[in-house]
Amino acid sequence: MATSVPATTILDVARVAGVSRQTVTRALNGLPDISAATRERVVQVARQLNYRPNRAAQGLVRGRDVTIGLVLEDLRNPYYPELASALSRIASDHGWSVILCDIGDDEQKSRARLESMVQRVDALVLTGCRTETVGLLPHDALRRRALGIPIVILDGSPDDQADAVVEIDYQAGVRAALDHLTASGRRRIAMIDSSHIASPRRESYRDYLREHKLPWTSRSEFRADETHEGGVSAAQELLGDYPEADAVLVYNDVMAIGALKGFARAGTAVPGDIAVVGTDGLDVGTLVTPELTSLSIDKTALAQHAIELVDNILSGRTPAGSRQRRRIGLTLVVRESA
Amino acid sequence: MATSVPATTILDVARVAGVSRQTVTRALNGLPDISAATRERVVQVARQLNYRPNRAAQGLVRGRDVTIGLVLEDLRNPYYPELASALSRIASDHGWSVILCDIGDDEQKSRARLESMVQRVDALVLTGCRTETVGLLPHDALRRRALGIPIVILDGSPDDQADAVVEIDYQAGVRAALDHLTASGRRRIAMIDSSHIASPRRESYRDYLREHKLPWTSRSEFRADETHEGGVSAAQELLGDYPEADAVLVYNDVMAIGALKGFARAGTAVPGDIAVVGTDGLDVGTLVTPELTSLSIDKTALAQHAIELVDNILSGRTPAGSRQRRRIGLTLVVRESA
DNA sequence: GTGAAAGCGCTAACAT
DNA sequence: ATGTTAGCGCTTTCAC
Repeated sequence: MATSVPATTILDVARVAGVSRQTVTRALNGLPDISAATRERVVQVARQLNYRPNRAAQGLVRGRDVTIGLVLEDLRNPYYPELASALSRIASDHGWSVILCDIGDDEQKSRARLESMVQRVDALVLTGCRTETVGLLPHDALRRRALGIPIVILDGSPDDQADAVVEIDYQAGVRAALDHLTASGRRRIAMIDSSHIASPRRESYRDYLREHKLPWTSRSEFRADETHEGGVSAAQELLGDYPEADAVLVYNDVMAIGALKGFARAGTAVPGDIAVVGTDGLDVGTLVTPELTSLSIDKTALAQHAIELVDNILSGRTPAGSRQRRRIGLTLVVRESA
Repeated sequence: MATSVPATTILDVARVAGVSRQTVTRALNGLPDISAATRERVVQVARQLNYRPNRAAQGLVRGRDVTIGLVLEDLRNPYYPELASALSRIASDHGWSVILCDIGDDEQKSRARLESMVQRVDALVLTGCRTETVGLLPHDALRRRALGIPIVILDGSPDDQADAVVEIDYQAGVRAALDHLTASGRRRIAMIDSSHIASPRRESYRDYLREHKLPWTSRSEFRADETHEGGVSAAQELLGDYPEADAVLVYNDVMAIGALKGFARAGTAVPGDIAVVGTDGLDVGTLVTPELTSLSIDKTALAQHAIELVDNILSGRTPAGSRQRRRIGLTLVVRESA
């Protein structure tokens, strides 16, 4: 934030201490070629004046650094911290840093947050953001401005308006999950999907059931809020509408854990009465009882791709305007719930 | 990271496009007073040369901004995301940004990460970091350098080597938790503590038992790793060594959730056979069954304090060298486990 | 509509 | 041991 009163600069310190600006630099940065007495005096003055070095000026003279902005919906949703952790570590291995933008659900605040962040980063990584999020980005920074900062979308669709997109190949994953379920004798497999979007996961689920001639009715599918509570109530609904179900595939782990709770409340045994498979492969899946079997997304790989894609763009290795697209697969992590 | 090949600057663009640097600025920033044709040509050239504006230079001319570095042990531990989320939002309301530093457990990498981060922030907020973390901070940036960047420690002890510390008042919290347990008739109350440190929470626990003439033996206390697995095995131990226990207070929520799992595995009912109270008040406590009763830390308040403390220092409102100390209390959140 | 000049706050290189 | 000069890349005046 721009401070209204001009901040103390190195020249102020120099003036008050009665030395040159260079001497101040030497004193404050622990450089040699300065007497202990002078150093001490300068430090005192700096303290008194509450001098703080201006990072921009330092950065300008020291050379370029890269900062990427990670935009996500809500860090309290356990998917994001895993991703953020991976991204932050990998970025740091490249000597880059990551600024966090937890946009939250207040649209006005989201805009403001994005706007101020855009000023401070060299690239944007959006994850799990609803498509609208791109629309929230300040016009003048990304559209009016001829040269926008590069945008990478994680878990996006190939059509997304971004310089690069990492897609997640749910189809093969869903098949692996359903193979696992049928191999253990499950046949009446339900699905709890997001009520927000019609996920490709559901298409794959239907295809699989059809191909394998497994029972499917309109009552096989449930849609709920992408939250823990959504999962709880979906499980209750499922128990009412499709009581014969012996397995259920869930849109994400948070909902799946909710479903676990819903079943537990109803006295339905998991995996005894019904098997549950989540999606995301979150660590929290190991905290609950039974531990959640899940289609796991490799967040480290996702983060790795994000960094590479950004690097390609910033370095110019990828010609501007070329829309990079990548995909990563899912791995079925079998724990206790299925 | 400093790029080896000097990056394209606005002057390069100007030269190639055959205009002045001013015209380039105008073209690229969508300013008026430029013909459409010129703008177009400049934009083309900029694209071709893969021009990226230098943020440091922009920042220098635009004025100061504040970036704070949030240092934490592992974002995948669910306590940190809640804190990070709060901090990031509040910082953003101040127009500040937050750089994440997930130090991890590799000491060498931790050092490197901290070192590069220190160069880019105006203040450091450390949370849940073991005391050693401060020692990991690069000497030349914080010690050798006469004027260190301000450090705020969250959930620290008043003796910590920091410019500001927010303490958490566990004592009153522990009392509230134990009051709750005794009020519901529990008398043989165990405690699972961290094996890493001797927490003040344990002191308070002992004091309470003594004052209230509740049974206490050396078998009442267990120490375990501050992880989920630590909680699981502590619960097993407890069942073996102190089978009469009818309640247990746990060092943190992650361990408490582990204990829940340990009890579930042993067929011990919670809260029927034994009540469980965690510490932290994490959201994940609501995901498990039974939902975890916990001594909750208000992370928003914590973050708010952090920002204020940093602001005090940076603005000079707080004289340099004055060690600011604050405390916040805990709230018992009663859910199902006790 | 375009260009030239000045300066943001700092450090590195070269004086003295 | 200290001071002087130059310049990092950009935007904001102001002149043409």
